[in-house]
Amino acid sequence: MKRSTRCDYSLRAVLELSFHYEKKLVRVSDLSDAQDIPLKFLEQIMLQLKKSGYVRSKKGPNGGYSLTKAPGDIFLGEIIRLVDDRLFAPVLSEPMNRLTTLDAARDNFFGVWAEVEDAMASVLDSISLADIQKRQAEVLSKKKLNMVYHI
Amino acid sequence: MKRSTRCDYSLRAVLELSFHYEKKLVRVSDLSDAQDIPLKFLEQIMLQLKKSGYVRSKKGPNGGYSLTKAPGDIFLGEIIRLVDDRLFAPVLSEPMNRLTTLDAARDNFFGVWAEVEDAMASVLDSISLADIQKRQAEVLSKKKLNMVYHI
DNA sequence: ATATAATATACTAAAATAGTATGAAATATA
DNA sequence: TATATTTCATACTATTTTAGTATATTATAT
Repeated sequence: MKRSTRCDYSLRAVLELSFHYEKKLVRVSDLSDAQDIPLKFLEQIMLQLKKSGYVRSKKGPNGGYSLTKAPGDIFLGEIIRLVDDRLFAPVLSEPMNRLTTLDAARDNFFGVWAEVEDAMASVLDSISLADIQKRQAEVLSKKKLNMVYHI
Repeated sequence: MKRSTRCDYSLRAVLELSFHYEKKLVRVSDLSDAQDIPLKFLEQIMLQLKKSGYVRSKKGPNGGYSLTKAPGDIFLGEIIRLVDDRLFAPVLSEPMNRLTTLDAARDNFFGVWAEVEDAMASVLDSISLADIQKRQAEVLSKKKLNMVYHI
């Protein structure tokens, strides 16, 4: 059970955008540089983010992307579901239809997977981009502290 | 984030073995039939399970596999970690060495992934094979009830 | 007009995963 | 002791998924 690089890239791109929230638009090439993400791959991701309304865009010179919501209102779970479809999916993505519910009896682990997904959701749906920013700030201040001790 | 079929197969194989705990050995071919798992694929999985001590085996006629521990003492998380390495791994599996911890500051999401893995662990390390058996029994009894109502 | 930057789509490459094939080693039983 | 049965070991192939690239179009600021 691995997360995809696409998932990592998406989150990092959106986080990078959040650093520039309420400022001017950010070019894909800048996001790509800042977060070390292959440009053309990121372009595709940005289109997907736009299609589902997380970012807006402007073409041409001084164009770029920006978030449509405040960093405090975008949660990691949303982005991951957008990009990866589910937080925790079965191998061949069975839609949650009647047939699979009937088959659930045969699948002895059916309920377990749901519990796992819920557990993941309880983490990922409670952490916003703003929270990540805060955490990052804390890590950095701790680092400074360490440096003082090490002088 | 998908679970692998190998993970599903492993759990189902071990569960099937748990149904025969304290009885005679079970052949791989029987496990394969009962759980509808490709035989040669399952053989490989069984070897891995043996190597790490979850099952014992006997070759030749009347040979087969059996669990080394009681179903109540084998938890899903153990099996999954064995088969998939981690409950929730990064894309390119970085070992948890000093370098990655230093890089953690750069990776703004580092802590998040750890939290997610913990959340998954709290589910998967608390459910044993015996628990799955119990759940299964409950599902079946509910089904019977439904059938009565439907007459 | 021109340069810039997003949009769209199709393609290729690489990696991971799933599954198969072949044969050797051990052992029960006749 | 011969035979059938079963695990053990390893190497291989095929499939699918994921990652990444290429090319060309559309919109817009200057």
